[in-house]
Amino acid sequence: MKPRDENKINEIYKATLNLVKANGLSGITMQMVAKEAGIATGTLYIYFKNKEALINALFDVCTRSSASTFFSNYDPEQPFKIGFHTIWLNIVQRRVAHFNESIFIEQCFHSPFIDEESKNRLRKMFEPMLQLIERGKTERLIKNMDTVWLLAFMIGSINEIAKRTIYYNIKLTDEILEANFQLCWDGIKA
Amino acid sequence: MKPRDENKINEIYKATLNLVKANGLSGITMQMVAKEAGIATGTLYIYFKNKEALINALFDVCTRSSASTFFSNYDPEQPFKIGFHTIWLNIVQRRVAHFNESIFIEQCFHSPFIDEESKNRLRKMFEPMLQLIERGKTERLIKNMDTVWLLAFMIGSINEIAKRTIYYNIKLTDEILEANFQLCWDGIKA
DNA sequence: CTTTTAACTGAATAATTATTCATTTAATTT
DNA sequence: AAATTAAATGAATAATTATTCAGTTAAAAG
Repeated sequence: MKPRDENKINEIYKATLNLVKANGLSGITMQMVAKEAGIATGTLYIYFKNKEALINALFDVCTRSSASTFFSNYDPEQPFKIGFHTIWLNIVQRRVAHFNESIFIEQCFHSPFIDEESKNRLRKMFEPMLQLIERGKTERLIKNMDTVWLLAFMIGSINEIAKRTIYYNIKLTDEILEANFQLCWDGIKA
Repeated sequence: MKPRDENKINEIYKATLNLVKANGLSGITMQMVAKEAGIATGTLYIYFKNKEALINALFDVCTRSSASTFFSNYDPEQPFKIGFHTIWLNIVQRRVAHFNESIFIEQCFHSPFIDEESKNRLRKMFEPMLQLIERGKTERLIKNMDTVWLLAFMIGSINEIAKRTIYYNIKLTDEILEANFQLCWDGIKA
């Protein structure tokens, strides 16, 4: 028997992300995805039951892989600010390096394809971040505000940094990154 | 002759915004829009040439009306911080009160319906804000950073405040608003 | 090297959705 | 109050897009 070319799944994912970035979730068809991935439309259906399954699987892959990079190199033993900085930087860099993915996740959040459960799974992935913020409050290093706002503040500004970096085609130097981190830090610090 | 019911256009707009919030731009059909607006599908085509025209017209209306509220009560003669606070509050409140609209604009930004020119028009609407930021830098009240980042910081965090307010069904009290403003202000201040 | 089996193809079909149009309704004019 | 005209309707049609499937190809097993 002929085995599946498992790499093909990645090609399909890549194609979908590229097309969604360019045309939105509303602007893609299975034919476009197949063509962009360099395969026949029928082949798509060997790997995915239907369009909804493709979108859901990709959403799952995107959230898992991005969440895992968010906390790479993060050591909870380190001082609070070091940990916060590590995660902040990880998220910014992931959002910029995988901008397609960021837009895809954003669009999926308001789409009929993704169910509440998957959305909640995504929210859960920020768990370690929530704990870090609680710790920062306990250590009196950051403002004593409801965590939801501290997180919104951090994530919101990061999202917008990524968008502008890509839209205006800016090269993110260490200097720019540090200056942006400073904005966030000065905001949350006690 | 029978005159057009000009209010119908607003019904169509409202219906579209509600449906896009619930299902995304990819999840709406002209039949759904008509039904939600309480009219026949054919009637939609009396008011809009086609789907693309509807989306474009709505995008235009949304950007214009939201931009105008952003700068209401804003008096450039007032001290910098007052002006900044006014605009900050205007944007947050608009985003929350017209959450549909915010999601629609966000989704349109990555869709084949909206052309580059319309996107640029939207960017231009923040012009008064850019000027205010320049002024803040001149007066040495805020950090001397490229305006693109200061604006990203402000807008990004506002967007996320609005999303969480709606998703978690939070009542935005003056206290919460002020605490969130403080986060932003502490971030940008010199 | 033949057989087997599953991947792969892309045109054909099914399903969905945009758009039209013959007909009906209701405001205005005369 | 009859005539006129454009709005409104919604089923019918056109266009698009998802999905299938009969036929083809290529890897693995024997």
